[in-house]
Amino acid sequence: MNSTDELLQTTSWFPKLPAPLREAVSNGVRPIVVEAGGYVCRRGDVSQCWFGVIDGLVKVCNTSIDGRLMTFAGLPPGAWFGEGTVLKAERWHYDAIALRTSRVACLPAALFFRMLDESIAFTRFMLEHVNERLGQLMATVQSDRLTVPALRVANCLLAMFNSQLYPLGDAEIQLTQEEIGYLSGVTRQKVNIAVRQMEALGLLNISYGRVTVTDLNGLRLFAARVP
DNA sequence: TCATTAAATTGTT
DNA sequence: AACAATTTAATGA
Repeated sequence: MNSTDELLQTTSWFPKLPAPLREAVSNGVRPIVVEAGGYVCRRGDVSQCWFGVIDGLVKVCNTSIDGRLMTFAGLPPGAWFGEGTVLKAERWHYDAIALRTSRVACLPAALFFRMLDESIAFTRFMLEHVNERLGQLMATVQSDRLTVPALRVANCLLAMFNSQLYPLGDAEIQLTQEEIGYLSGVTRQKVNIAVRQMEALGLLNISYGRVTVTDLNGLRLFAARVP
């Protein structure tokens, strides 16, 4: 994907906006380029925009006092994020960092609120979007409390490919096994065993610093397996 | 472009 | 948690 317009066209809500608002959004969205390792937004910043990933991969994470990474979500192209912070006009609780050089569309908060006020289609999208997030959170809580490490890792990887939240996601994640560990609450050693087990099952390929899912449906079945 | 070195990541204990 | 092996990235000839 290479433009904000293209990104907007992939959404369910943009084509349904009233014409004047569509025009305003089209003109008001500004794309930014974030180099690999750069910040889309930082914890503590006042939220100004709702973000949509055009290209690349962005992770939402925190760095703890001792320097450890805690990743909450990976955001592939097509993902929109930050609505929670915009809605509450708060400061960011997390960092958003580009894992690869990425382009991100910034939609100013004023336009975001105007869409909520003026478009039922957008409001409905937002309701479904938040509902999907909640569903994913529930799946993660359940997975974390009930299942063995390998299934938690599988769930964590699946979360990256949620087609509802991230309609355009490809099958590659640039995350180290260490980061997957922090993301799924499993030690690096267990992650290592889990990903190699899944590779042996033909569900994914692992290479230096990245995981490529080759059988998404197979991974779903694997994650749903009763321990 | 290639070789050397440092840093990051992985595999193992 | 610690260690060794491997891979990548950076550096300079």
